[in-house]
Amino acid sequence: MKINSIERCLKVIDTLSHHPAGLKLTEISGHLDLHPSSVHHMVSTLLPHDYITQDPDTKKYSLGFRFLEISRKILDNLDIRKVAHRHLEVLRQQSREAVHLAMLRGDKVVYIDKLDTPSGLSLATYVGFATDPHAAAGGKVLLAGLKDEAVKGIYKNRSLKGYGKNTITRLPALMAELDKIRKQGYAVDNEEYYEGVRCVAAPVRSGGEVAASISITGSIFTMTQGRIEKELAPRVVKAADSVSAELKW
Amino acid sequence: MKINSIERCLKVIDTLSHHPAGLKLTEISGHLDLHPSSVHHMVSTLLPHDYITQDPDTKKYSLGFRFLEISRKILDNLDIRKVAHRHLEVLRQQSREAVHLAMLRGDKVVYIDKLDTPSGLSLATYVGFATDPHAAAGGKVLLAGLKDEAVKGIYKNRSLKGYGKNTITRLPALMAELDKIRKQGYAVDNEEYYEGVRCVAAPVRSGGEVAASISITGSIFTMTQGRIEKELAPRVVKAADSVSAELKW
DNA sequence: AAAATCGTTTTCATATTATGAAAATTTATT
DNA sequence: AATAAATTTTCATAATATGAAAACGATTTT
Repeated sequence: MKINSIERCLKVIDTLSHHPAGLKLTEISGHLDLHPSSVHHMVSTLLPHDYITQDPDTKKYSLGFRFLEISRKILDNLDIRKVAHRHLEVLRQQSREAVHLAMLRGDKVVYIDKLDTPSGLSLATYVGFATDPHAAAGGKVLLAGLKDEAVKGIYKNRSLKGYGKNTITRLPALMAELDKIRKQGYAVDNEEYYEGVRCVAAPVRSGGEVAASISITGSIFTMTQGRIEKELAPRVVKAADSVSAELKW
Repeated sequence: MKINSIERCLKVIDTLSHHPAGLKLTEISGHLDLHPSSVHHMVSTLLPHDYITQDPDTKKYSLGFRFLEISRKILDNLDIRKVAHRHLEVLRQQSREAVHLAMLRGDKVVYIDKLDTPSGLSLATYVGFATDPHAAAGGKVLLAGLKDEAVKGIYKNRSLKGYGKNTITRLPALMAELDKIRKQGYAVDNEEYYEGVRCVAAPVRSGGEVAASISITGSIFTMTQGRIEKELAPRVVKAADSVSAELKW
């Protein structure tokens, strides 16, 4: 069943989209054969959300910048994988480790791109693999991009399942960890998901918001804490920043 | 009087905009505490108009291309943007810094064009980004184009939120700053929005009124106070004047 | 493979609320 | 300054959005 008031509202938006110079209230109502006050109810609903704007002098309404905001997000997410792939290749070459690109999908972290180590040693992850975000560096970076309340919302009816020996299983500890990640700009996973595996990840931003994460994953023997700090973290941050920079019109 | 069903609908769109990978029906209804069938009514109204799309396999809903269509129209019809773009390119080349074009929409400053530094270092701004005008050079220039009463009107029921360490947070100080800007013809932002970032902006006039602002933004290391005064301010003023001259009215 | 569970979609009675007439207010014109 | 026109608000009522429930479909479990 369609909702009539929404359909009428879309008609108003459509009409405005055909009149770049803007229309006055009565002009809109005239075009659509609607009562002026009905149109007024609609525009005053849309106005505060920036879907339309009103010229204070002429009183004319035209489409607002909310559309630009939304469109940019759509576009960014269309080519984020494309843009990132090249950077993942470089990162894999530099680090000689496996690299992943992940996004938050509902309350799971989903890997949307993966490159194995040049040596061919393979991890159990795959493109499309979805898991709990709190247990992996790539997921923690994505959680760190959310507001605290949003994170708490995700774990409201769910416990923090343990995967590896160091998995963060208490919510307060997770919140503290996310704060740390926000400050240092990257996340580390020290045998939190797989035993014997470490991981470092950084956020890809799109329009200020964290849209994806890039991570480097490898064994605790090649990925020492020192190497992560000095070499890999800066590299993964740089790669993520480069992708962020490319995601623009 | 606001229309409730439209507000709910906007909430659905907003939720989807924060979930680029898409959400299933129950995920949307869960997020918003709405009945699944209510959400279904809404999405089936939006679907045929391409405001949202549904992945046939996963059943997930995400935002549709109608937004891109509308945005394209909005941008195409901003001829101030067309005219300015070429000048922004020159300015970017000359300054080797990021440049922005901004306009006042309601009580926010909105960025309608952006060019990153030739080096690729990126800022968190984007086309469509909206923020408080008092905290950025581009915004202050726009406020300076208003009458004092209009500025006071904007901040009547709102405090001057602090963003960076030097953000102007008191109204009298802002009014004094705007007077200074009116006299010198350009505005400077010295770590008022982002820490470590300076910015210089000049007004684009159309029919005598300030219609937009052009700004140069960069780190405090490359944008020294001396360089801003001697080199960048004259450059940004010149670029803005050129655009003003080209805008037919 | 069958059963059961979970998610989606449709239907429909009813309570909600969007609607538009009219009044009040603001803005433009004479 | 007076008048006209358009915008905005208010409010009673008719219209319809809402959500419960049922039907349908898909996916998972036994």
